[in-house]
Amino acid sequence: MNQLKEALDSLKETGVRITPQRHAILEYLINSMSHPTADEIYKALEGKFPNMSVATVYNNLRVFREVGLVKELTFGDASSRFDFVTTHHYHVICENCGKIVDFLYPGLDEVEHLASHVTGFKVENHRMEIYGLCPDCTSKEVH
Amino acid sequence: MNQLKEALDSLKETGVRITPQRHAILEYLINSMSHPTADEIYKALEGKFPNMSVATVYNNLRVFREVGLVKELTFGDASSRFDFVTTHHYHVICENCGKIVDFLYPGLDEVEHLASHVTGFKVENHRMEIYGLCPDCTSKEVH
DNA sequence: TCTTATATTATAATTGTTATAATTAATTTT
DNA sequence: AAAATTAATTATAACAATTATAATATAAGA
Repeated sequence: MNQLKEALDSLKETGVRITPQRHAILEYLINSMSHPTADEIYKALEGKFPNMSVATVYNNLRVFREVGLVKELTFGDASSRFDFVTTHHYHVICENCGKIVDFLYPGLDEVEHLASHVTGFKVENHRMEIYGLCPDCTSKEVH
Repeated sequence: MNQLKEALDSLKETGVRITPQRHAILEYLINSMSHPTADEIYKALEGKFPNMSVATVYNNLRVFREVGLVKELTFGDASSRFDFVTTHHYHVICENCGKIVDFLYPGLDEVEHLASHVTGFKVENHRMEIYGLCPDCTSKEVH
């Protein structure tokens, strides 16, 4: 149940070197509940690594993505967000304040199957986002 | 059944001026089956409008989005794609060649309801993309 | 510890998109 | 229909996110 240790092990297995920066980025991703952007990670680790380059954050997020530890989320807005991969879940996003809430739901297997059948694709996975107003913004809503 | 005429009418209704550029962009979007990027539209209309600025394309795509005629799609890759709004459908995307195929499926209402119930959001809509390999790429696949 | 391959840094380049200001064109008012 | 008004277009610059480059530093294995 130690996610960080497991993640580091899986890096080792794939021959990816474990550097202090990588350790810190992974740790931050695991402890963060907020789907951070690359820049947020960069700023959050500024204190610990005053010399770290933003390229390092991007490079390592790409490495983690390739290894399957991290998922890159692109919503409508400017920059990508990154999510440490745990169990399968979807995202519910507030269109007003941008808050992102995880939403567990058994995978939509039947949709994948139908899509495969109709289009002839060999379907691998899917993503879904649900948009609306969060409770805070709903109550403040102007009519 | 004339989509272009209907679209132009709905622009008129909302007080949006119909310019030759807007006409051409809309026409291109309707006839294009390819979910083009802003730049693709720009290049496609270069012959007809040698002086058109790329800003015009972006501006008008935003206008069309605000009026509800067009949907902006952001996938993992660099630039947004734009889709003329017709009936509700999802997209099946080839991870190898990038091909995008429309996939009709009755909206996942029950997922929206459950998400709303669990998170307390006032849910408005959702999006879903299905990823895999298209038939062409499946047959060429290397093992 | 030495070696070698890889990671990091600092910086520049690139790309998609948006902002600005001047010009042009569409609509409204006279 | 002409003048006035409003909005759209253009050309350009600015911006922000991301990626490429080259030099330096560091992790892991011999």
